[in-house]
Amino acid sequence: MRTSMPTYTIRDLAEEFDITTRTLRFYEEKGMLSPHRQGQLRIYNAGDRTRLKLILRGKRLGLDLQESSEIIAMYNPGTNNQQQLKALLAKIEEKKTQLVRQQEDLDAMFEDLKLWEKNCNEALSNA
Amino acid sequence: MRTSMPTYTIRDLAEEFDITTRTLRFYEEKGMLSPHRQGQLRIYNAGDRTRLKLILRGKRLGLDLQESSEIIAMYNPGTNNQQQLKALLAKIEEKKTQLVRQQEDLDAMFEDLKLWEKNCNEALSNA
DNA sequence: TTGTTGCTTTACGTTAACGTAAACGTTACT
DNA sequence: AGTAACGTTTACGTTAACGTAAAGCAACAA
Repeated sequence: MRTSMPTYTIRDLAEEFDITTRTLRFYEEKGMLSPHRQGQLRIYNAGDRTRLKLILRGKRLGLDLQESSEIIAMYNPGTNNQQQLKALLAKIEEKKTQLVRQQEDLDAMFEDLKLWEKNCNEALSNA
Repeated sequence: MRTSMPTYTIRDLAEEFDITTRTLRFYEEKGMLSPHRQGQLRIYNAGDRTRLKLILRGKRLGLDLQESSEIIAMYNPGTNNQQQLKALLAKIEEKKTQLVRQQEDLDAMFEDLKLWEKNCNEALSNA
């Protein structure tokens, strides 16, 4: 029974995630994606798509591609020696610290925005 | 009674916020800071310091300097005509949408990291 | 007086993350 | 056969956010 996993063309992914095909090829150049080839054409599978999602999520959080790569590496089962696991844990801690900071920044900015929204609306209704 | 507000040298701020003096001059070039001059030297006041904090907060959230400038502009009382207020409100909404997205991304990444931390620790304790 | 330290301006260099264009190969109509 | 739509590689261009080096002034220390 051939369970046929879904595949995607470069255009499929570009449109789904609203990026350009150039971007996808660029990520590949950087070794972050390695789609299968069918002749010359790139064929992306579910794993590629997931990796792309993680890259883009990282981007929205302000990570650079190198950092995203590190995070994504955590999703792979390859790591099983002590040294690497400990290094990984350290990285995780670092990221978490950074993310906590980001949470605080987000909260603060939200508060500010709400306040100014209120002020703007009041200024408008008094006109 | 001369209430003497605190002032800062370029080095004070650079050290406090762990950035370089070049960065501070760069922000000034971009019109984001306008420290008073005492002869040739830059003297920063509390307002300058606050603006810097906002810039850096924006950076941590992945905003570019232009976007940070817009946010910071909201903190100024200058805006009082209808057109501008409405434009401002639109921008605020846009930012809020973006920040909500960021919240979701943060939550997702936190979950992933917690999971992997657990996995790593288990892998280590079974060794 | 001769550093040393810290500020200044001016200006060219650098890196990341793509954009954009050229030149070319498939398949798919018509 | 022509051409349009999509893909490919190769390669140079671009922008943001600083880095870095050169050259100089000001004050204070030895």
